[in-house]
Amino acid sequence: MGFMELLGLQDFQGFDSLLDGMSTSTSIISNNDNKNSYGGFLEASEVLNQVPTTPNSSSISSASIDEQGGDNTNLAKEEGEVQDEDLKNKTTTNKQLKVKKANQKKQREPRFAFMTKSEVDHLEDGYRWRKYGQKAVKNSPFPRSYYRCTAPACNVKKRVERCFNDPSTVITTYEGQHIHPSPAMTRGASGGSYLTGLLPDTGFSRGVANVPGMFNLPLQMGVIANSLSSTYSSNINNVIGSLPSSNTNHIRSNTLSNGSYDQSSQASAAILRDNGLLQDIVPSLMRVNED
DNA sequence: CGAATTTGACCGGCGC
DNA sequence: GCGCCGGTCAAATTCG
Repeated sequence: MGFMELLGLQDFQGFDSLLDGMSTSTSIISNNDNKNSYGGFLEASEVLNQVPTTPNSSSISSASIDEQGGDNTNLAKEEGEVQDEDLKNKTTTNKQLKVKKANQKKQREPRFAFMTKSEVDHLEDGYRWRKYGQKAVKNSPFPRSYYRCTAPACNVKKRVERCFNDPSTVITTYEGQHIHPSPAMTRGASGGSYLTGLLPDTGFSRGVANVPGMFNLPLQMGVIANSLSSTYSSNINNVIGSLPSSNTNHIRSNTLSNGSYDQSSQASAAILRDNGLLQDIVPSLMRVNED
């Protein structure tokens, strides 16, 4: 809990539920090669996490980037235009517009998915979301919920569903990029310190790992691909596989071959001591000794 | 009473 | 062409 306490982040309403009971060292690995990256920032990132199990708390277990669907060979060039088109459809609510849209190849925003140990489906992340749909997921007893950012003109979406083979795990998929600061950050400047306010352009949020819609979660993450659904598992594999060898040495996984994941804090500490990745994303002034 | 959620209908993409 | 499926819409309902 070291650097979070230093920053007073325990006051951050948005992340309270996320951080409670967690140790908070974080690592994000980014790819230096920016070509074809999302918005010119993010090629791929891996966030490592060690997961304590605390009732009523949540913690991120793994993350993956789904860039245009992985094996999708679409063009993926003009994100802005896509958003405008979606907005038009939304505001006019004219179904004939959709017919018009049929000519254009539908383009997907890059996605970022991560898994979270949580008892609640919808995790606070500092932004405000409006639920606009819910669908049953095939081969899963748990539904998938669809959320959209409530900020005007912001087209970020996210999907939330429970992992069917690990009901305690929530899979959250963000799609798009916020065009506005976090509401949490704008109203929390004086009291507690909101994470998104502290790390607006540190590279954590934009330069190093501009995770679409993910807003600088300073959380420990780890890959637990064995417990992922096949879809997300393959996504993670794609991400890791796409990293150039110069970056693969930054990847640390606490995945265990037997399908469970290591939840000992020792493993987390070992990871941090081992690779010191925290310094890659958190300015030195924000870091304190974990001890 | 406005905002948020629920939920069935609808749409487009895709495989057969 | 048809059916399945993921995703979205929007009216109805609930919530604060």
